[in-house]
Amino acid sequence: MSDCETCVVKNRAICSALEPAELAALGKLSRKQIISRGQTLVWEGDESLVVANVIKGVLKLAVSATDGREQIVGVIFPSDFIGRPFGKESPYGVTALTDAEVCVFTRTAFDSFAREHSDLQHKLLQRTLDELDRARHWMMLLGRKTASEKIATLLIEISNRLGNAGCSAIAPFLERFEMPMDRQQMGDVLGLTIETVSRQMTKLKEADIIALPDRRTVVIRDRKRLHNIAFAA
Amino acid sequence: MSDCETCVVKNRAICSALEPAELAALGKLSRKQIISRGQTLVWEGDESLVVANVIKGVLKLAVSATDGREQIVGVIFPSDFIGRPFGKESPYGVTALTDAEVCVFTRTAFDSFAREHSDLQHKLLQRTLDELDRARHWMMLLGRKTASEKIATLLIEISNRLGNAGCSAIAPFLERFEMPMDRQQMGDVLGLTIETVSRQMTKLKEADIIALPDRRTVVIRDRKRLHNIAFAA
DNA sequence: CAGCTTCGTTGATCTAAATCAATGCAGGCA
DNA sequence: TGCCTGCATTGATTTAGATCAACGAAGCTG
Repeated sequence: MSDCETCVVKNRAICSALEPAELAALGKLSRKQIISRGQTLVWEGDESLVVANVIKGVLKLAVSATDGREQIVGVIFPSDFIGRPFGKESPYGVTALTDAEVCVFTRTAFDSFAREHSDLQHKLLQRTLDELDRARHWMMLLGRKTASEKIATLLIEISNRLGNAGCSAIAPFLERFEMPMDRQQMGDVLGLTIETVSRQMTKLKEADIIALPDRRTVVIRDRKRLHNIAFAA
Repeated sequence: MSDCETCVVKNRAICSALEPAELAALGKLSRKQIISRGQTLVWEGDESLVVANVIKGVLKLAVSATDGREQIVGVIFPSDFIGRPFGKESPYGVTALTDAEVCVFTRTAFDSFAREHSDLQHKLLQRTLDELDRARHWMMLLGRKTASEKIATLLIEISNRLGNAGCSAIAPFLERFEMPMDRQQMGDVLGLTIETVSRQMTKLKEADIIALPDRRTVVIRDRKRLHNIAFAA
């Protein structure tokens, strides 16, 4: 079981819907789990046995074809919820992009708890609706945007999500951050190859829109121009 | 208000979660609305004023860029739910692909009803989770599939959805159906141009995998081969 | 039924991004 | 200190699909 009182995401995760007594009850059903970069928590197509809240780290949701082509269909940050509650198999794999820490429930235990706590279910519905909106806007990116628009959009999105994840109302986004994924994974999110990702990144660097102090860190030097590229404004 | 008792989708729409008395109460909040092909029910970015159940017809959810590029992010069939409950603006436009009939609620009225009826909310959650899975698999298509895989997948998907929509447990899918969209709209679903859609369709026709008796109707003559193309098996 | 208009097909050409192929470069390890 | 090993970058070439441009066929309308 987990100690929910001291949990760093308790105010942002779906748990925030619960009263202290309920929270304690839910906490008894959970256990903390450490996952290291590259490790996969759930395999695509497997029976959906667990759901979880992310406490720390970044994870990917991925779908792959028989021939190995992969598409990352979601990137999961702290306080986000993972898993497919209410039956069925997991329609995508979940694997850690960075070392991570999650708060895991067995799906069946979580399901019955959620059925009895309609505030929790409401929060879950809101989150799922938000995820659906995000997924659908990403469909626009995948279907209709050019490589440079895709890269610019990704950089803005990651900087925003990492900024908010820090919980600070102060920093809505970050001008300097660590990419939680390598070039191949960026390609898998954007529907591009590693070479195209690399070329677009150096193009942005040469235009002085971003700086790349090392392979993982990104500095946004001109957010406005980056935004214009991302949204063809 | 609508007469839910005689509604053709009452067993498949989210309303099926409700007891007769509750159903009657919900019915009082709704009104039937006829929409003709091409008419748009909700504009992208507008405040989310209504939600609805689809009774008849097919509608699209679309996101567009400032320069007119459009991506269809969802295709909605009878018994499906439309709209963004619980606040915010509508993140995509909803417009009819065929003449349609919907059962409309003002969003605020629906929201408060749903908050008091946790079975309804549960059903809505299940549906939203299913939609999210569908959207994410479509992301795989948009990001990683070739034009011929895309077309084959679309034909299978539409034939399945139209088959189930007919409510008949008899026909899981249809071997002959009317495409509820034109070539441009097929392109907008798949992230392709109209010309590429057309060429891929004639390629499938020439390989005797499908027949095209007229511009709207499709006959699947070799589902197995079509499936192999769609899923690179 | 002639003349629009809308939609789909087909062909020629172009180009963005994929693919193929080195090369560079930092960190770990002997 | 020098050699792997795993990424990332860069360059050359190819190609799937876009773009540009007719053309054809079906449905309306006066």
